[in-house]
Amino acid sequence: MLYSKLFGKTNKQAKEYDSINATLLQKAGFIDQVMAGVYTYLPLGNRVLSKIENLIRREMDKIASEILMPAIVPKQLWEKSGRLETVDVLMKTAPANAVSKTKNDTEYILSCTHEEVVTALAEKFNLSYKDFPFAVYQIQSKFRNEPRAKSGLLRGREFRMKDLYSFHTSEEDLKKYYEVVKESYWEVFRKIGIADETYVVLASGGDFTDDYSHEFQTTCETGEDTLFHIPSKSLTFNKEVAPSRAPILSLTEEIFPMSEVEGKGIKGVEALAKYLKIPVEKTTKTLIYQTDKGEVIAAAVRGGYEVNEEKLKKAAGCKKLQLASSEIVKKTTGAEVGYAGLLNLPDEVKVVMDESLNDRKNFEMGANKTDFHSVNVNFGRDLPEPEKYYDIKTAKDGDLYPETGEKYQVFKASEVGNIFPLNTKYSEAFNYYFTDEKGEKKLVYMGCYGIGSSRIMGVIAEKYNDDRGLIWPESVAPFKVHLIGLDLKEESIKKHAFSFYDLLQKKDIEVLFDDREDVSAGAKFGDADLIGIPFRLVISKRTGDKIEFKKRTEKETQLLNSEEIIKRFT
RNA sequence: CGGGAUGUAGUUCAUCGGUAGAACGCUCGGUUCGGGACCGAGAGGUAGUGGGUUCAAUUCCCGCCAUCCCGACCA
Repeated sequence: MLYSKLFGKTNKQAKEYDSINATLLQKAGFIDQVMAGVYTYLPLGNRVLSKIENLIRREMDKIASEILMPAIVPKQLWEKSGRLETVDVLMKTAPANAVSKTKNDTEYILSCTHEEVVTALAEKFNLSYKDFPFAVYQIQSKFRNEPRAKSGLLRGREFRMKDLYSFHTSEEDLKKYYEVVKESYWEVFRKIGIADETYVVLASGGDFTDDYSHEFQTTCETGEDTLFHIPSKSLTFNKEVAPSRAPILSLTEEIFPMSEVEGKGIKGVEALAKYLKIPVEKTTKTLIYQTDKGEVIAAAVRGGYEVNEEKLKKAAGCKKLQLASSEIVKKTTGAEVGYAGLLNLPDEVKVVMDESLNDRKNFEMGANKTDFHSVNVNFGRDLPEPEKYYDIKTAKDGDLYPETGEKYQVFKASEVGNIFPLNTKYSEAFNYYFTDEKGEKKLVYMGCYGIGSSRIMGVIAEKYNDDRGLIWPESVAPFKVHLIGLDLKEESIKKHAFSFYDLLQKKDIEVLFDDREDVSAGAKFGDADLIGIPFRLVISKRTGDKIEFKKRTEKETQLLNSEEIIKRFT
């Protein structure tokens, strides 16, 4: 490719964004923003995206068949699964022109994932046990109405994804294939070059499953997920599900008499701790919840922690819960919201205490009296020890893994892939049965598996760069070499450069040739560094009949002849 | 969805109650040519949008839209 013919240009004064990928990919001319979270992939960006997707495709073809489903689909499919109601990022088309004579104002769903379509599809063809197992995948643009698109390609409203769906006659077979996909994903990440910094992470199954799901997370400062890692067990949890034990506090102090302190209008543990002149760890956060069963729950965690509602649901044995209304809080505690504690609660209130409350003395707690806090509360004397402590807090940096007592390693990451056992969720919704050997009808087991190809492009940009620009791994670089021609107004040099360019192409070495004649050397070098192609070659009057060779990651250059160069790339 | 900010040339920004200016980019001419050169000339704007205040609004006020940032959310 001749640089002079390449659509798109570098723009070194383009805006700086919060994320490196948004800034550099736009400065270097890989993408162009059309609206928040929606981008055009320019030739350079499109080539990277294609490379990533082709690497994915090559691995997926070993375990599934590629298909292409539509992006717009009828609402009925989503009504059938019930997700029309539950997926709040779902986008739909709306009639743009209501006065058209041939108006068709039916609304369609802009797909964010394809469980519905693929289940309905499979049901048309594969109904005999002999057809199973099978799997199909596609690589396609997806739509999600993110409340807040951000960080360039890391969180878009239209993005690229590979999604794979598998179908099985039993849960065991699904589990077997699940492991096959896991290994296949590892191979993809190895090929792309991010496997070393990628973790399989236990995460919430969300709507899809009550079990953990598995996410593939690549370490990345700009990433939105926080991982809790235990090296000795090779275990990694997403923050949303990480089991946690709070670090132990010192217990050497003597016990003081309990009293009530007025703290009018003081909200939040930070302000309270400051007001009472006690460490935050000595405060107690008590939240009043109501459950789907009509129960009222008082959930308490050590100050500085947040209540994790998923964990609380499990501890309380309920499917749904929400923060209680201010009326219920008042009825339950006798105080306005903000002064709840565990002292003197009505008997019918179910108390769930986090283990972080355990090893404390002389702690604070809401007094269940508007504007008042109890201080120097102690278990045994003022408050009975619970039969059981739970883990209902969101883990934070410094916490321990309860099973081994080890301190978690905590780091940020971005989710590049995920796999869910769907089991029979969708086959039930769609009445998708197969007939087994005995002629009996049974529900199909399904799994779904995604890789975010455009997000991977963003993550790579985020991880591989320096103060001069991008540094693409060879596997996904838009071109393998960046050939720079200087002094091209001199006929002999121009000839040399073009014939070497032809030779590279003949040898199938992907080359971007900066053939611009009216651009200074410095500008060309700057562009090459910004674009980040792994190898730079220079032909100029200074190189004579040889060619200068330099890696993007290194400073040193070498003068080589064309055979030596070709050898390096074949 | 809550909080904050912004919207002016292709881009990044400046300016101002009396209808706009720089830098970069672009075009032409010339000099340069190994780390983002220089000189000269030139093209390019209904100031996001709708309303209000005013003799006069790009400027002040309000609504809407859009973008960015923080937070909530994230099947």
